Amino acid sequence: MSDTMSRFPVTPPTLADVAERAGVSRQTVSNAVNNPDLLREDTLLRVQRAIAELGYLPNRAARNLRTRASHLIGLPIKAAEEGTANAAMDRFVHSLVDSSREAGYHVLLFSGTRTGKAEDELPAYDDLLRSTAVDAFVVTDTYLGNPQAAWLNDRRAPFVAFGRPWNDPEARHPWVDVDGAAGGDMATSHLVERGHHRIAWIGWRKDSLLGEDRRAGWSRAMRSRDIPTAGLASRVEDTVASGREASAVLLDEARPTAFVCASDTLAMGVLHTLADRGLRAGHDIAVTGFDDSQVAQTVPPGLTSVRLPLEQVAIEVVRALEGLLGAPPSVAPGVLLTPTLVVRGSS
Amino acid sequence: MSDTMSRFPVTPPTLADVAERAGVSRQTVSNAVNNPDLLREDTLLRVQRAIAELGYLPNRAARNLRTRASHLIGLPIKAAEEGTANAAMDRFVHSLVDSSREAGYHVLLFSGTRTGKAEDELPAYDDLLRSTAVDAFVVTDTYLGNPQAAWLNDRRAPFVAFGRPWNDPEARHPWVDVDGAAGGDMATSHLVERGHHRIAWIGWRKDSLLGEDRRAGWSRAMRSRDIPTAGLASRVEDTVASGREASAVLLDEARPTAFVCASDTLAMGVLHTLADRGLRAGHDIAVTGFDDSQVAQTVPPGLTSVRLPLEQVAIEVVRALEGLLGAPPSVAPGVLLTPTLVVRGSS
DNA sequence: CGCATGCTCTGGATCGTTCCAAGACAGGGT
DNA sequence: ACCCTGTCTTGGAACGATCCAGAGCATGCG
Repeated sequence: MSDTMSRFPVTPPTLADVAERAGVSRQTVSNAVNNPDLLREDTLLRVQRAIAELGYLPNRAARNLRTRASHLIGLPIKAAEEGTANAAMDRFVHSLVDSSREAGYHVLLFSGTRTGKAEDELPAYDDLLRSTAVDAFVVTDTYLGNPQAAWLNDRRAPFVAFGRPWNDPEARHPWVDVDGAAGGDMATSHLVERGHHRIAWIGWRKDSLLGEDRRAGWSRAMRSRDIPTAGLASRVEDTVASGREASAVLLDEARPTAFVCASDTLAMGVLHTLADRGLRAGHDIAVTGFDDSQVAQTVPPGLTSVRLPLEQVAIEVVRALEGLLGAPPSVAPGVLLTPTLVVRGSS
Repeated sequence: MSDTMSRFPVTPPTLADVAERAGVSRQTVSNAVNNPDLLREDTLLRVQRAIAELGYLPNRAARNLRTRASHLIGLPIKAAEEGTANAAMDRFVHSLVDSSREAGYHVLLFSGTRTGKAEDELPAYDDLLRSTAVDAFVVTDTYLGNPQAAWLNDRRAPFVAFGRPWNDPEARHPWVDVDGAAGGDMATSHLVERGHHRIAWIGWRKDSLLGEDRRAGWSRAMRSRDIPTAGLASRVEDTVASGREASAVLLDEARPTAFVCASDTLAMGVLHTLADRGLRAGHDIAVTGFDDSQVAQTVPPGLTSVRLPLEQVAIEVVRALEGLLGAPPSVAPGVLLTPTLVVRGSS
């Protein structure tokens, strides 16, 4: 078991070890690693051979100390809410880890407290920043009133947001977001093409600007076809129970033939109501969700859902991060991506 | 906005700054932080005041360099498989982050390659280890033939496994696992109490020792009550489609009144078959899953599922990690926790 | 009074890397 | 021959913390 990845009995080799072996100075080895074009070709080859032979890899702590950078990106994680369908962050995190690595960064997870209140996370950000544990942050919830973005801005801490700065037109930080209105429009238009006219909307409460964005897609799609929307919209909490109740009321009062929901969680609530009444999703009543969660993918008969391009979001986030930390100051403050619709049995 | 968390215009204060302000040497400040009982009480107070006034926090890179430790724990993340119900790792990760923090560690995410093959991850482990980027690893898949555990053992790299070392009785590394047999037993016994006798098992292929463990609980529960199991078991891939086919075949050939599944994913497959045939879960046929995923929590009419104590697993993992990295060598090589059964409408 | 003892505190060295300024060397123009 | 320019390489200093050995200073004992 002694391949290229050799074992180190005591301590890993250092820059000095490589330098001695290659017959050059420490700095030359450092240059070979970080600025190869500064070396003459034969010197470079000699050093690279020594590096390979010894299995040298720079010590992170030393490098971090000298360069005043940790090459780590802090990612706060929220408590995953039980009973909701929204574990989609998985895809985002995975892609973020991958694209970060290609940019020379690793992802550090942290959480504030167990309370889940946004304010309680600030000390955690502060500690990481002050102890130079991370170079930048990725924040994922920029809902109205979320203090993190403002706080980080005030601190001049580098960060990229997944989500538009809804509340602050003055914000100058880079952000990446998904066009929720486009998603709502796609789902609604799809249902119209399937022959539906009485299409109901179940979304979040009005103070959720993300929810209002998605809802705008629904009303835009309806209005552009001159389909009336009166009495067909409902705004509730993002829980299965709320979706269940809202859909029951709507069925009784407005007789829709299809539901467009602001989340898979709400859509699952609709499926509950349909099951209660012996109706079949996709047969008697059409339903679409949002987020393309694993629930949407596995529930019978399959839930049509708007899929967010989370992989692409992560790539853009890292791109923005590089612009923030590297030399070239990025010009684009924000990037807006378009989701896709995954059609399944429920519509 | 100038509270305790002051802003640093240029660079954060260092040990030397605190020392000067408190009128002591650097080393004394260091001791005040790391070994407070070495200082006289009044000196300690004086230093602590200076620390608070300056908002001092030790520079991680410098500390890491000197102590030859990163205070980071590496956690490999797998590509979340689309179309399966198993996003339960969320709970584990969150709890791991929390308990790590209490132990003075942070969690660093990494992934090998996009290929998803286990072997391809080894270089990633190797890099992190050689560059002293992490102090230890937490590995989560210890299925038969998984090379990581053996490789890490061979490297003498500190790590804790979530999952028993099925394949290697010689393994001496600490591990934490959940008693799958107990879970299978609980689900089966629950169904027996509900009056079922013809209870079928849908599990994974025989080379999955985790699956065999869970299956053992089913057969134990059946056997202890002298209920025959012949023809009632099926072993397939862990996909919705497989669960769907397997349950269809079992229904035709063995006429079970209940299904115990090795995963929520398979259980969803059963729900598909029931929907296909106009049967109602929990009414005509009972179904139980495994993992208590968000799918189980939200699908109508609610999927009864075995819930793994992932929060507790993470706590035990960190405890083992502390034993591994700190002074006291832990005595217990392994910890086995018991799951619980969450009963919902499907049974 | 001398000296050992224990408690506090200090200054220098060190971890492994990169920054900085300058040295060595070869080639080209006058 | 001379100097100058540019390429390539070098040694010393620095990043900010902890380790180590020892200094200062009471106290206690013979």
